[in-house]
Amino acid sequence: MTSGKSTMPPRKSLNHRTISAAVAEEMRQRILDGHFAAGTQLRQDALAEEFGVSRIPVREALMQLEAEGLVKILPHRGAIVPTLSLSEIEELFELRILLEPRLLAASAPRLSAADYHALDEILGEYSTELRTNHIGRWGELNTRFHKLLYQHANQPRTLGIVGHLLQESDRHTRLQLLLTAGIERAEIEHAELVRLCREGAFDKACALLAEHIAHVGRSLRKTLEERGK
Amino acid sequence: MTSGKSTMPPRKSLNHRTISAAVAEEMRQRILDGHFAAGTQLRQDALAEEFGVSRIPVREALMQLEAEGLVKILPHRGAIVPTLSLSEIEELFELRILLEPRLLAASAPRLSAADYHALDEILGEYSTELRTNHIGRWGELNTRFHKLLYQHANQPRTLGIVGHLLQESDRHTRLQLLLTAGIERAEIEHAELVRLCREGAFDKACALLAEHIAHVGRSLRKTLEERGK
DNA sequence: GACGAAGCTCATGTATACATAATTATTCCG
DNA sequence: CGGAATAATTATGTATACATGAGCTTCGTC
Repeated sequence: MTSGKSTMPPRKSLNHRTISAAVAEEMRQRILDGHFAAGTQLRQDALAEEFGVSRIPVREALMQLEAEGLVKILPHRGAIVPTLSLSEIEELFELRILLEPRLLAASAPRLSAADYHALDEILGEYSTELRTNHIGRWGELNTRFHKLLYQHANQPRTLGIVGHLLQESDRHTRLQLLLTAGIERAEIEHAELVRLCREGAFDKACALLAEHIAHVGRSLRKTLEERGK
Repeated sequence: MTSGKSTMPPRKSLNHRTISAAVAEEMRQRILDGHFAAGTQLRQDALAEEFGVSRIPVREALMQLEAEGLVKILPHRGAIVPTLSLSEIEELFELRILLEPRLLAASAPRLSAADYHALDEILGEYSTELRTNHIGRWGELNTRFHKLLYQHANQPRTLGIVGHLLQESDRHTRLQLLLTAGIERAEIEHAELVRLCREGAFDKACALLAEHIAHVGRSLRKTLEERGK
């Protein structure tokens, strides 16, 4: 009935019950931060030594991350942070456009005053980060923002899928944000999204959300195509 | 570019490269077969002894299955085959209705003669199994049938998600099939689906597919509601 | 007699050590 | 001198052994 436990990425600075989970969280953070860039090979031994644990929890963390799509494990050949092709990124955004407006439609009418307060807080942090040109936390904030909007949809499976899609798309959008004014537009659209929900204009909010995701996707695609040449 | 490797359930009787993968496959089979019914607790030690391996590959197999949604792991409390609530099952089918027709629309125009031959073969096995009242392989055949239809969609991420959804819905549909004539209707609709694709009536095929999934979902829901009383 | 706490038992979680497969380097042959 | 087969190296995969935490039984107290 509650939201998923196994795939709950944004929890941080919380002492986990297992070392595996703690290692998984740290590694996930690093991948989303860009500390572990796409294409990086992750060697179990090095990670184990760095974290001061054995290789077992590292292996389990890698498997967890593979389930989330953040790493790819080749049997007997180790794990790498996968590079997504253009078509795979497009698929990512198409899925988001398909799924997220549905979640919002189901969830938005149930958002409480406390939820809106939390959303405003995230928007605030958002602009603070923006001013300091410190985009390290952008992905985390973006994912939290979107998942907060959808939390009352009562569709845990979809929410889990979307959570992973958000992680992945954030990871690939991060670079692009540095190069363009995309982050400012996203900020404006996020605020507008909250406003529409508050006013009860749920249909318009869903439409804006779809357009918002589509725009980020197009923008990212264009950037990647430029760099690919 | 190719279909996913890490989450490729239907492969069987193939000597895997790792024991973990082999154990995962065997356990997946048993869960889908109903050998491990919903609610069953899976103890690592017992499984390890039964398979003649240590607990490490068993643990990794369990994590793999958790990523597929076939088991749920509670930290320090072991793994169980989860029981899905009515609303979760409904969500499952809604997602399938949303995603599968899109895959079919993208894939159907690219189906080759060899693909149709393979589809016919599955339909043949299908009716053979039906006559012998031997529904053990039904889930496997159903998943293979659907994934075969979608294989040329070039949407690996979606295909992976749908693969998991198919597994889950097969697992819960299996019991229901025994009690109703659902399996015969499914057989007819599957054959019709292939016919429409062959004739190039892709839109009609997609519409039928959506209706097919929706019907199975409604039927399953009705059965579960009856049993719940 | 019932409720609560402390100790026990067992399953899971983690570390260490060994086996195996893949990559790289080396050597031998053409 | 070049290529292919083979041996050495390295990282992953698995087994064994130990640590930890959860659930349960039992004992004590109210």
